[in-house]
Amino acid sequence: MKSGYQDIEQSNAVSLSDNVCFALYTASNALIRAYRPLLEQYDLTYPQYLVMQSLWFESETSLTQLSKVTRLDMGTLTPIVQRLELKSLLKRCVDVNDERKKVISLTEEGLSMKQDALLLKQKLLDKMKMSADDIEQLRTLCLGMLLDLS
Amino acid sequence: MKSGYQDIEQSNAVSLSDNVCFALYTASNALIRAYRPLLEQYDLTYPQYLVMQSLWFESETSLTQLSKVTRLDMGTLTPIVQRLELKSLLKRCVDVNDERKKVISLTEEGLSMKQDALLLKQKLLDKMKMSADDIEQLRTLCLGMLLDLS
DNA sequence: GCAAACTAGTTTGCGCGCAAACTAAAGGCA
DNA sequence: TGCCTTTAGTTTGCGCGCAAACTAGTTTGC
Repeated sequence: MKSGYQDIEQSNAVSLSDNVCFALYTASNALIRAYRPLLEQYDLTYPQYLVMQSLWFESETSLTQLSKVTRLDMGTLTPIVQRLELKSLLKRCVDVNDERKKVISLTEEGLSMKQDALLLKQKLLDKMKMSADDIEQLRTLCLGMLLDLS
Repeated sequence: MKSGYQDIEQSNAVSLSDNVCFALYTASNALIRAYRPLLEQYDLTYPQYLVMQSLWFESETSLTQLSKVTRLDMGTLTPIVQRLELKSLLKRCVDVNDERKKVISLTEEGLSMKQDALLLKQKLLDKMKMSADDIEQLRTLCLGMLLDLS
């Protein structure tokens, strides 16, 4: 009787840690906090780093495409991309075929960070005791939940 | 050769989803977004709901204690608790033994939400196809990573 | 060919999340 | 007692995250 077990287990939580949502929320905050000092040398926040990674993978894109890839709202992305433009890491041009669109592309400076900055993830993982298998499983479960919720 | 495998796998990510951090960050955002419509009827945000849950588990506490339990910064908590006080869900009194401290406690109104609002989690989980085992494992792995990072 | 519907992106408003600076009470300790 | 350090909580500043309202191109349907 799986559902019976589920009821007992999940309605009698006695601490916040008994909730998946809290665990996920807190781990995510902690991970971004852990990234902060590493990203500081590149003067990037984690969401900005996400956008940069998207561009390192696909060097020319649109805001809408970026929104799909990063799963961030357009209203969230606009100011992030604007800040990256101010730092001269990318440029935004109007698309000649569709003047509503913006072509977002890396500058030389933005591209030059790629090699170094992509290693940050490994640097962070190296600090953790968690096994590679557990990390991989965590990643998979998160993506599964994401699929479930969207 | 685990570490060799690790190197190959983790430095050659070709999409954002290949990163644990992105998966965690995105799943957490999605989960909080999914909570939003459920919490709307109680006029609570997710972080506010976290504080309320803490108080339902432990009806009288201090800001410092709340910060430990929720793992949120004091600078984050102060305005959250202030907003909950404005909504008359809790009250803050100066501790008579230590005038730096505030005694934070539920009002009648705050307590009366407990039964209903604690069921929200189940309501959310019911909408997901993910198995109870997977959810439990996700929770455990998140707490493991949290421990690793703190 | 043109109004209506749609799409791409921006702006606004609000609530976090957190570092850093600050206020003020409490606890050592000479 | 007076001074120094520690602790509890608040404030400020900045960057998200996102809903909602808005602007301005583009496509559709008649």
